[in-house]
Amino acid sequence: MSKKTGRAEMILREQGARVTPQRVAILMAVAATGDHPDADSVYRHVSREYPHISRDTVYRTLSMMEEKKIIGSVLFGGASKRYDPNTRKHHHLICLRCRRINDFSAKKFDRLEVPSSAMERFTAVRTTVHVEGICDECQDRNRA
Amino acid sequence: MSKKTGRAEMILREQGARVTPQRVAILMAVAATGDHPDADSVYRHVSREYPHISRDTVYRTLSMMEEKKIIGSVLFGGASKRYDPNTRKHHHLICLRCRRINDFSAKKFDRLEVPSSAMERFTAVRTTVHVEGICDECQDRNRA
DNA sequence: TACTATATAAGATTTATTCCTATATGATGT
DNA sequence: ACATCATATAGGAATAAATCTTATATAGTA
Repeated sequence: MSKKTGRAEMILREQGARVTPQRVAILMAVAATGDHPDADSVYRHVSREYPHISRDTVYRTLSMMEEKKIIGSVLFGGASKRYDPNTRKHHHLICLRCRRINDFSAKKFDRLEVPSSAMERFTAVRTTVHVEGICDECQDRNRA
Repeated sequence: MSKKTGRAEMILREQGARVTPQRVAILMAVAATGDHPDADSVYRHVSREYPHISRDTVYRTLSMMEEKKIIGSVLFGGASKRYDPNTRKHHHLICLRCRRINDFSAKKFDRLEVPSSAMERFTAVRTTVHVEGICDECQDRNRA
């Protein structure tokens, strides 16, 4: 057991998740990219070590790790894109399981000033606050 | 020309977009839902009036209207989901065309307090600021 | 009214994700 | 160490979402 796999195991255990070699490899693969990999790129990376791993395992594991905050995500994919007729300033509460979206308003969020260094070479269309998590209905559904 | 189609036409013209009956119908369909419809639901709605409209037209038109800020979106879909190994507090700059994601940090965004009324019945996994727009590379690519 | 760049329809194709079912395995108690 | 069993996995099929291709049509403009 290398230092790195040991650390991955620890993280999984801390979150009450079973430790499997696949999960350890997936977690290390995500961490290995300094970027924002998609599931397939994680799959290809892990495949080198586990040629028989299935895509389903990768997808399931990534979702699980996201919900346990072991990793993050950027909310692309996973469902059809959702449009929004509301052009007034507002923000979103998003359930990661059922994808329900609730709007909320908060004046103090309406003029967030992004550091100008970040905005070089970029034309913003909008700046919003995303609260991502699990709605109570989904939480309850799992308990049942 | 009803009042509503007139308003939709005006909005399109203001943004320098050609006015076609399909675009007017799509814009009205999005506005008609008080919700966050996906492209297929817009397609089904518009199909009632234009039984021969193609999905491609709906997808193209929605993206166009999003870039011109005629409507918004919630960044689901449109590509594969992207994961993020960085578990420190940070925020994202996202290109709506090429999906490149850049991280940025800003202390003042790290403790945003969402109004508690919005957070009833919801367990947040994370709260972040999204800056969505078009990166310069994509902007330039189009000019060429 | 004619022209031309742009938009559209139709359907095929590609890409992303999830589902299904049989098998395997990690964690737990003995 | 061993049996148990809830949970995880592989493999591949199925579904869903988005995009591409090509021929045709049309909005804006001269």
